[in-house]
Amino acid sequence: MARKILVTSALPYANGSIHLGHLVEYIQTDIWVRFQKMQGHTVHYVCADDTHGTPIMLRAEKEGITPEALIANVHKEHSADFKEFLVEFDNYYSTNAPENKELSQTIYRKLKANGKIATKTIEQFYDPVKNMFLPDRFIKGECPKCHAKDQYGDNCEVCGATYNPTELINAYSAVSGAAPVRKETEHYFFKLSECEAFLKDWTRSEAIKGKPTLQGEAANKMGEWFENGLNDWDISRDAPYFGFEIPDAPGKYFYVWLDAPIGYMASFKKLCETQGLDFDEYWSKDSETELYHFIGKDILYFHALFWPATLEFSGHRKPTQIFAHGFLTVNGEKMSKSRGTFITARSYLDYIKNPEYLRYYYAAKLNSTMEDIDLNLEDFVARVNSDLVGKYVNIASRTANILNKYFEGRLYELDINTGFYALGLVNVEEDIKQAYEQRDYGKAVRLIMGYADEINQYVQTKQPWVLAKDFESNKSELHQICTNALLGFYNLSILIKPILPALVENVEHLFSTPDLQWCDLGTKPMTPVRAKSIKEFEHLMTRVDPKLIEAMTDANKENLAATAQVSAPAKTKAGPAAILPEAEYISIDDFTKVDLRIATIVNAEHVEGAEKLLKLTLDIGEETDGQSTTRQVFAGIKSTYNPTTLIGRNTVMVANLAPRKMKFGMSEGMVLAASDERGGPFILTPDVGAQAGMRVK
RNA sequence: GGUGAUGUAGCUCAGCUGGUUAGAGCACAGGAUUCAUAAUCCUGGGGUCGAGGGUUCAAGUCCCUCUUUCACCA
Repeated sequence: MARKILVTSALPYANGSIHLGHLVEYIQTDIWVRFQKMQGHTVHYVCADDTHGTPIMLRAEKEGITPEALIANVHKEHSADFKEFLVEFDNYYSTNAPENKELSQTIYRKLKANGKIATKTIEQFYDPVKNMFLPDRFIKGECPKCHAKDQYGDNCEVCGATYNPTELINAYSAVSGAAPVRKETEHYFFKLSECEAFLKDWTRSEAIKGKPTLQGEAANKMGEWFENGLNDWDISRDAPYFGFEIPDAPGKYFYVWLDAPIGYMASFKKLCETQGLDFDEYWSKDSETELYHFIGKDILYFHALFWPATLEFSGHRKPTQIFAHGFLTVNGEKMSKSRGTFITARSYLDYIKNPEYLRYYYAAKLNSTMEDIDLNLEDFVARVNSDLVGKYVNIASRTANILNKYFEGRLYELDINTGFYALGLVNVEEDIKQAYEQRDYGKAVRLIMGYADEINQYVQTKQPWVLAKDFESNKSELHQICTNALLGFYNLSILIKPILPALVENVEHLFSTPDLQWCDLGTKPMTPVRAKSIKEFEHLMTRVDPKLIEAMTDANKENLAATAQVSAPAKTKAGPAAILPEAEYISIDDFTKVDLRIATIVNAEHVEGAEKLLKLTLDIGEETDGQSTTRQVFAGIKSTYNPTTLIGRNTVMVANLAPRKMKFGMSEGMVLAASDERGGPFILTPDVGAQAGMRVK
């Protein structure tokens, strides 16, 4: 029976580029959607940019554009990235859309009518210069435990301590540098504490028998939250805030996390308008359709508590299931800008080009749990090259030419009762289907590749190249063998189509069988085979060159300076950095002449009469007669930095630059900073752990 | 600190409700083959299944303690 299914992926924040970590989820979801569509079900896959909140507002301001312009740019960039990775949304929308505003306000009114909204006066940090309330992450200061400078308001990146922003020493606003003051304000709350009974039940429920709403691990996780007791959820923010105003509450806006999941509905609503679908059929309380949210485990809290409660008490249906996945690590470690493993979607496309390598690799690693998955770059190359090129594509490559050469590409007319070419697939087809359905793509891939092995063994034992030597007497047998192998390849292509849609489109072209569906699998007797002949064989996939991987990670290391700053404008295109002609290479010895050191900025101040300069006092761990000494450096970074925000930061300086007398005094070195027409200068920040005086090499 | 997860061959991972000498792919070694953009096939080496204790006729699989890595919470 055909199912009606609505699927979502989490909304990416419109404040940055899509990277390989994001793509785990979109690829995971896209494979599932394509699989379901191939089964003949009605599936709608929607998503959107998450566009509201303080970070977007501030970034737009910094770039001198409106938030609307910023999110329009990002929307364009995100859409292009997804499209090239073959992530096929039925609608990719924005949370800053009229449908979302209306839905958010309607839902809010219903929650209010149901007595689920309360107001409470709370005290928050306020930036007196900027005249705005500050989220915790925009307050920085000295860690109360280890006294590391420039730590965020919630925890210390150096010693790992957690605390409240009130505990920071010398707190300052990351926006203006001013000392924040505490100020009272009235906030709106969603009374989540009253939803406990409902949620306890819901998180352990099964909307469809055998399909638990949450994965076991996720339900356990939620159990922890219940033990601590649920707090009411603060859903308002004060102006200025980029978002939707709360009805009948001037100057109050919905917190971004209130309208973000409603963005799923809004995106679908837009789709309904363009395709004439019935919105209520999918969202009304008694809906019989299925609703699935794919998310990362980090936002389980929002999707398994706030979101179902919001839906329940505003008179809507709840999700059928929530699928949380783990994080991506690269080479076993967190993605790291300094190791060059913080790779954007665009950068991957620029260097590796073929998105299906990554789709395949992710599929091979994914299962239905929340475990993290690792992108091991060496393994990536080996896996793609041997599985896809060596095994799968090779089957067509080794038999298609024979069929073309001796039989003008016509496939032998097999007895459809035998389904001979299906070999052992008959036994595992159902398992493969189940594996896809349950998001255990790793298992699906193992089974599919097992079938590919079987076909290669078949060709090996039948030795068609030997038969071809005496073509006239072996004609029929040769024809059958090649046909069996090619139809096996055809079956493989159907099985792997959700993962490799573009490659399989070429296979469809090869066999002149467009739009292959699951039911085209020739595993059952009497299945009519649509494939009758093949066209001229063209190579379907080339191998990944490991050098490209290296070039990509190197390039991402080089971009470090430009991307590390939050305020750096989005790169329009992360093209490879221009490579110098060989004659201009420098030797390692040339490089080591430059003595680069980690320097702690112990003081920074304006210079009277200087337009661009700041006077920095730098500690690079030098001592004279047991007394530690510092360096004085004049740096032309006044345009981007407020001196007070620099104090305590670590950066990188050239320690052996000849001292130079300047109008304002001696400059005893130089700090490194990056800039071009896109902005800057931005000084460098070493990774956590680097200490003043360490040599950079 | 608390909680949840995780630790299986060099690498990436399978191992269902405990049951014969622990598996796959890649990598490595030897052989076969030459249709295929060196792909394919066969054979082989390689693991005290994180450590220690316990339950059991029997534990990678259950229980306890410790430990690795990751995440979440306070």
